Amino acid sequence: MQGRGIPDKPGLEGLEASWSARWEADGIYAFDRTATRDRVFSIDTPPPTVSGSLHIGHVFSYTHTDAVARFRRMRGHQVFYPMGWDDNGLPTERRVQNYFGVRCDPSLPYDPDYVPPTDPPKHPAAISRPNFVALCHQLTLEDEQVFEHLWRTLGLSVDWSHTYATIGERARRVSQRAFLRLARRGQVVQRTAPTLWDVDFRTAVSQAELEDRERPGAYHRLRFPRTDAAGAVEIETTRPELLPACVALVAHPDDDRYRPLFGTSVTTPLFGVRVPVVAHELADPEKGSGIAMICTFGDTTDVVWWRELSLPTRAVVGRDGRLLPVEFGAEGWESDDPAAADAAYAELVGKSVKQAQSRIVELLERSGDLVGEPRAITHPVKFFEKGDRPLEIVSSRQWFVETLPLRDALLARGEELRWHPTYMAHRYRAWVEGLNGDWNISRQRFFGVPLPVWYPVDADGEVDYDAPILPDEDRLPVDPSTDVPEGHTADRRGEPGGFVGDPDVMDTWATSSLTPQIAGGWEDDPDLFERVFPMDLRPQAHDIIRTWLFSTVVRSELEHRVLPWSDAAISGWVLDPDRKKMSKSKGNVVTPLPLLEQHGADAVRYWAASGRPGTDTAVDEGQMKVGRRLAMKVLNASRFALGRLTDGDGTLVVPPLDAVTAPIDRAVLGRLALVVDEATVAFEAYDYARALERTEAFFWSFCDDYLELVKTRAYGDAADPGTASARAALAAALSVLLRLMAPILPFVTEEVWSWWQVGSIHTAGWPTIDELGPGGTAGAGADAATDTVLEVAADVLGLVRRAKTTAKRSMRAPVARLTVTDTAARLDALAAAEGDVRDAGGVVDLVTRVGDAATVEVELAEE
RNA sequence: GGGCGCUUAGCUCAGUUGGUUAGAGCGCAGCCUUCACACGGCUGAGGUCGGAGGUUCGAGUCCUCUAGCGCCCA
Repeated sequence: MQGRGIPDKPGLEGLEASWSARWEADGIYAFDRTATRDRVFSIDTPPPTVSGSLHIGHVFSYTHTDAVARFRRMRGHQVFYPMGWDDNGLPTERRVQNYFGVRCDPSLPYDPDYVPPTDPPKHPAAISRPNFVALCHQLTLEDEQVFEHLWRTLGLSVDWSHTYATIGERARRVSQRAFLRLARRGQVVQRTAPTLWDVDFRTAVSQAELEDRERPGAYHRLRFPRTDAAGAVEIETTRPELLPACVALVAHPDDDRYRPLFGTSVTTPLFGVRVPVVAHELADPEKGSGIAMICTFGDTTDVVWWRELSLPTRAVVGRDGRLLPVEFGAEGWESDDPAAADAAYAELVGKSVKQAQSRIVELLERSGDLVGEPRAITHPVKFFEKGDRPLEIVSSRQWFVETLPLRDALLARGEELRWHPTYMAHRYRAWVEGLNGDWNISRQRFFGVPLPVWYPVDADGEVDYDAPILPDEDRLPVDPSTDVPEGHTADRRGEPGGFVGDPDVMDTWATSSLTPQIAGGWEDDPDLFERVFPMDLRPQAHDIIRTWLFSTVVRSELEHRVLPWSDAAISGWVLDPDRKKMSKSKGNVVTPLPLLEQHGADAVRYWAASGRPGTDTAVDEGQMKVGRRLAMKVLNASRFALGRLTDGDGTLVVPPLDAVTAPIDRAVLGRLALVVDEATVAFEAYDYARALERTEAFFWSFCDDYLELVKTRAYGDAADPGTASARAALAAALSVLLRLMAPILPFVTEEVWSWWQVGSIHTAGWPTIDELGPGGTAGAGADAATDTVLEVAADVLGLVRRAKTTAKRSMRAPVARLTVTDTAARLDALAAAEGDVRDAGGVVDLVTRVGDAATVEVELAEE
């Protein structure tokens, strides 16, 4: 046992750079893929979106995972801890558009000589899809390096040789393979169906990407004449511009006001279209006038009504959010007065929904069908979570993964999964129970994994969507926009009798739901996959339970009929220092690198690890300073302890464990044994915070009391049994303490370890109580008398200190006479450590008296 | 509107299965420049546990109601 020796002036500066380089060079975190499954601990690490800004939240949650990974590694597991980058999707497209000043126009041909502008032009330049995708790859590569640097500085114990990107070749192959298998089993199907649509991004959006936002609106009261001429029905709507799309009126079946109307019909104002009055439970009698118009499609409730009541469609909103041309009087658009209807509609066609609303209100006012003034309200409106305008619902052809039939199986998987903390299971269950549609995975974007599908073009030039052409798996990955299906030639693309590629890419979650398969080498590397899948741990934040966690469970269920992991550790949010949620728009996002540079990685990790699992935690530089102080204390206390173990010529001599004979030395090891137990239990339950808290609390009292008490004795002659006992205890305690702290403070513990040990602390074994000798194996609880020795000695020392503080004297001030009154048992314990207490307190005379109340009289020597 | 979480010292939080005087850190105050540590040490003053009721020999810790905050979903 011999390291490189104790430096004269130990410090924390530069530990990150030197040790992370060393770890990489020595392959400390390399996964040994010969390990059998029972020896492997595999982690399904969240791949961060690199085009997003670096965020202190990343540092927070990844530190939690890393602490667990390091614990498992020290426990003897081969830890499969790969990092991924989630590059595809909208965030990257937006960033590329802004960074280079370009926009993607898929109709343009590829330009092999294209060079992006150095300064982004004012008006975005249109470039081809392949050129655009190349820029996406270029920029994400730069971003990945920035992230990797951050992770290395933070000290994540990732095996970088297993890194993947969700847009990389492997990810494309895995995603497309999984798609093909679903398609062949009929579990992914294409349908023309009402689709949530963002009119700015011009893409479909899934239920998981929705969010409600409170928006101002207004109820417009419209008059619908009854076709039996018995008066009129007045409805209220926030979307009068959809009047031409009206297909029915609906009220609650129990609503006495409207019950007589069910089965009758009314005509729409301005357009003279006859629509029925129908009943449905979802109509809210409290809302507006209690009767609503059903349109194609104003909101998701309209879709439910349309489906459940088998209503016709009258689509008027196009994919650009403008009103489509329609012809009243034509089939499906029958009107009592087609000419008047067309004239009214001519005022609306081509306008945005907002413009159309203003115009139609004027028309309704003029015709007298608007009753009273519009009544302003605030109501929730559905948005794409990344979008700026309310979603429309359009009818379109998309690929859907059939998730609804899986609902019961998915609920059962949610019960089977071990959640940390457990209450997070509710989030998942509520989401699965509330599913109301299959998972739309088609996205009308560019930088994503292409759907591996072509369609035949018939002799008339019409695309036959009902006969998709799928590639063989061994061709994957394919890009249908440039690759050609089997049996066709490139010149037949888009030609009658030829083919076309599906222009869409997969939803980002359709790819990232496969991270266990991508990272684990599914089908590409069956040997690896068998050793790591199903995985052990999915760490992630609670906001993406309904997206990432859910979709990963779906894919694993569909493909493997198992849970993708046994445990899910859900981390909380990082809040800004004022405990407000961070957001780019508020400008309160904290960048991690300056904090790492200022306080050191161990200090920042300490802050992160102080945040309880699942608990939202504020950025707290004060806590980072505490962490830094702890790291400094580790350096200095270690220097002191190891300094005692060094003989005259600087050689380190550690007495054997059985040299620990003094009761107080046995007591400190006994207490440490309890800490080892607690920390181990806590870490096994993914509670890194509790493990840290217990270890840290022990460490401070170890420094404040025990080190002070044994300081003098440890200075003695190596041949003296008392000295040997103290030294052996110091060595055992330090070794154990450093390893207990290693998962949280990897840099400073490795630094100290290197002074006196061979090899990395991070591959050293997790401490066991056997290492703590008789005190440890007996346990402090089993040896109360021994434990009392430390307790009494620390108590008395504390009282002596208090007396010196009260007298405003130095801690070195000698105590002429110390009189301790206490129970006989405690006085016996004190006697067992009398020498240490006298040395530490500077006590000349020690007098003891048996009594009931424990008191101490301290007579300080004259100054 | 439904669900979940939180509410303990000035601040941030621990308080496991209910059990002796409720803990920690930060901050604050005072003291000490001790031969591991001034990027320090020591000592100290601060809460009756959001509110009300209940179960119990005994509740911060279980039950009911209630208030406030936050998040998720409608």
